[in-house]
Amino acid sequence: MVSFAAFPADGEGPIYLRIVRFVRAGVAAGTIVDGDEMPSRRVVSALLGVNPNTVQKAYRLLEDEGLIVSRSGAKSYASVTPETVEAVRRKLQAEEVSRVVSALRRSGMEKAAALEQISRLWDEDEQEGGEKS
Amino acid sequence: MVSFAAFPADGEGPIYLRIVRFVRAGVAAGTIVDGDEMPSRRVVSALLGVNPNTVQKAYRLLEDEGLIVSRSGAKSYASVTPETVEAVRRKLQAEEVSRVVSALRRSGMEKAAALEQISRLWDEDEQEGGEKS
DNA sequence: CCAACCGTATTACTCCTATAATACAGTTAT
DNA sequence: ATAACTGTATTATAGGAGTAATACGGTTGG
Repeated sequence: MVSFAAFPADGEGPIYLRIVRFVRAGVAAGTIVDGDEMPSRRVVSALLGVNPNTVQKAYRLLEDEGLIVSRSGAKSYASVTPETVEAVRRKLQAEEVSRVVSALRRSGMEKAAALEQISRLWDEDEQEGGEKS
Repeated sequence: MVSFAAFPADGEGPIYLRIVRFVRAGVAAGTIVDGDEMPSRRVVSALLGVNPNTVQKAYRLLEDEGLIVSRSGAKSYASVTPETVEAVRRKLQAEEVSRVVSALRRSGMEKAAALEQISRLWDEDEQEGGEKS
């Protein structure tokens, strides 16, 4: 049975996305293996103090990713194959990139300029100053 | 007089951010120079077919960046000094891009893969909410 | 069978963002 | 001085995102 006991009390972003990330991390770390029984939507919702539909939203996304399988009326199970693990790894990276892209666009940067600067700064490691203006 | 004639009819994101980007691009490209008279909020709003307050929101951000100066009741002018240009450049490039590069490298991505994903995700920018159905 | 679970669908509420409507106040040229 | 502009503040509206309330129908074990 997949456990949500280690679900972080605080976190960034909407709850349903935090649930998605939590399960993804478990799959990537190997703590969730193929065939593991997922706790029901209602159980997780009670544990997290949210509505079952919020958990359902997360489970739906996880099912879209192929990480869990659900049959109406029955329990849900993890579906962890080499393919899904690789998909999760790619998804985690894609999420990182997505955050980065959003930050860049929010700052008003042009696409071409962003790509150019990233390409130029990629190999320079001592670039991270961290001062503000 | 700064011209909005070349303002792109279509674009992504909210209008007020598109205005901000448009002016920033003009400053970076040198088509907007120091002391240039900015068209009034109402003129720009009529040109773009939006409310004056939408333009005001953009102008406020530009003023926060030091790119324009406004006096209540009087016209607004561009303030393009080496300092403001440098400030924009630092903000848009050094700050964000270096964060991007370090974040992506920390996630173990290859340079080529990162550039490719950024390029592909640039126009989508959806968090991760909904593909499929 | 049937009670107690399960997943799912529909609808509504709340909050936030982008934009608009309106009103107010300052500058400037005549 | 005053008309015609200017910037600014306040409030309202529309839409979307996240979450909740509720109800419905399927599965399963005793």
